[in-house]
Amino acid sequence: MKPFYIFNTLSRNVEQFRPGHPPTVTYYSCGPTVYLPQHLGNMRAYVFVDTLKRALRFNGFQVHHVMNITDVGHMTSDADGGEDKIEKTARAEHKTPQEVADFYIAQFKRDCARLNIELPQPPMLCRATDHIGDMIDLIKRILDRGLAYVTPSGVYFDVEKWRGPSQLGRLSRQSLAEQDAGQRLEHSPDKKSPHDFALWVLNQPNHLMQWDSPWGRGYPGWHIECSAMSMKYLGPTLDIHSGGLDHIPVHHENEIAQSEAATGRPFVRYFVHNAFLVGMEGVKISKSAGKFPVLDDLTDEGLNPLAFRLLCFGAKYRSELAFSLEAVRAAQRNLDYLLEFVRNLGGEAVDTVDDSGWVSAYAERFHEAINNDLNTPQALACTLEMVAESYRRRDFRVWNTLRRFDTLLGLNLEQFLQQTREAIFPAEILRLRDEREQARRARDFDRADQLRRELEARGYQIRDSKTGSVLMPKRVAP
RNA sequence: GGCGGCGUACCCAAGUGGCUAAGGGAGAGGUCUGCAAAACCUCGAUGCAGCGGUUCGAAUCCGCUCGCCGCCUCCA
Repeated sequence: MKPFYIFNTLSRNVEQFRPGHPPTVTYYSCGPTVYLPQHLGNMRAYVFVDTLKRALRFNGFQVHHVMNITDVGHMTSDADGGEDKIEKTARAEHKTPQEVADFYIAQFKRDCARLNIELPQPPMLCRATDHIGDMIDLIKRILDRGLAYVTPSGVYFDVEKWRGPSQLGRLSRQSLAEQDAGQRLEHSPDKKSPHDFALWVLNQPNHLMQWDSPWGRGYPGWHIECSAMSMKYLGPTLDIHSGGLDHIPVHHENEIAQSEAATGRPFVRYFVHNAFLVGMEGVKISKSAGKFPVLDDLTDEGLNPLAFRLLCFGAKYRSELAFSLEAVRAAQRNLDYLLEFVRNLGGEAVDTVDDSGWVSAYAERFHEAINNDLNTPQALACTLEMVAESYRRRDFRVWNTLRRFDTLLGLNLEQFLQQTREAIFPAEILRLRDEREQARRARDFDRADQLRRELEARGYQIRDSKTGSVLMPKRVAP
């Protein structure tokens, strides 16, 4: 078994991955906040989560994955620090917060499905509002240990008491004193230290979403949901916790603090953070200025959602990826190339033959790339090169390896192969095909070309070869 | 003010001390083809923002300069 290496933000190093209880891996990833559509930058993060999960399985691990859905905004303590975003949307759209959340959750799930991102099943895909009780219990435990205190404006985590100030900042490598230098917000006078953060917020009567608690009516603080839900389903110590780079300095720092304060045990073994999708400003597909593109913008352009998935593989998860329509189109070309190859396999008895010997070198390379901190660009290059060599050799005995690659890439190649084999064309289309064949045989090429254009207008493509004409749906998915 | 990151061909991007700097897109030429498509072949950075340094050897390490960005406040 090959060792799997991953960059751990805790050590700022690529480390060999060793879960606490192999082959089980407990994995918690930060999920969506559902008051707006998830834009493509968000979706890149979920493609990354999915890829990490697949990579772990590729290596024989059994992944227990939990993802949260934040359906309550996390406001901190500032009196006028802002409105809960879900509530804001709810007011704007004249809906209840629940309705807003449900709407965007459905959209999120749909987009994930289109990108072939496998989400956990409930309860492992968990909503914050379903776990208020768990959060309250966790806060109680922190209070019992004397590491939090109750004030009129809320329950705060006591950073000073928790093993001293130097502990906070471990992830961001920024001491509290350094953070102070640029403080821009006013702090609640109830806080003992400006770094203390809210576990439970009280006396904010304007908020629509409120729950009873031992300390009074209010709502949970910003970070507590992740601690409560992750530990509820996965235990006090997680093997992996992932999220966006932006979460390092505050959210994850505080999560560590409050979780370890409650349990006295290490919270996370491997923190993994993904970089952003950037360069969206110049992209014309934005429906309005300042609005980030969403998956629908790509499908509107006739692009396959899986092309976006493939685009994500073009850069390492820890590198920013410059987004543009041109880049997605390039990815679409790669996707077409692979699908075309699979289509060509359709006629062969690919499932029943062993792969050729030369293929194993690619399998080796692929696995190594993946295990090297998820080097998807190299894994992708390896895949494309293998296909090219297959064409060159006219030796198509590579399907078992390719399909194995696809358990990682998630491009649905197997499903595509089945569809290709089972493709059923409407009688009308077959009639046009036959008519065109007759025209070709009669060397009436004007008529043949006209019929081809007609087929294309109906979404079908025809390709001539020595062995005959092949009919197929146009490749770009709607 | 602090912390962190980035700058590799027209575009996306891997590579972080040592074979000819992956791969893809776009482009050029060619093979095949009634046409088209697909596929295949060939070409493409003597150079990795700039300057200096360390080293037998650097895109890769160090320093400075220029440019860009993220975070410290909701944010993947």
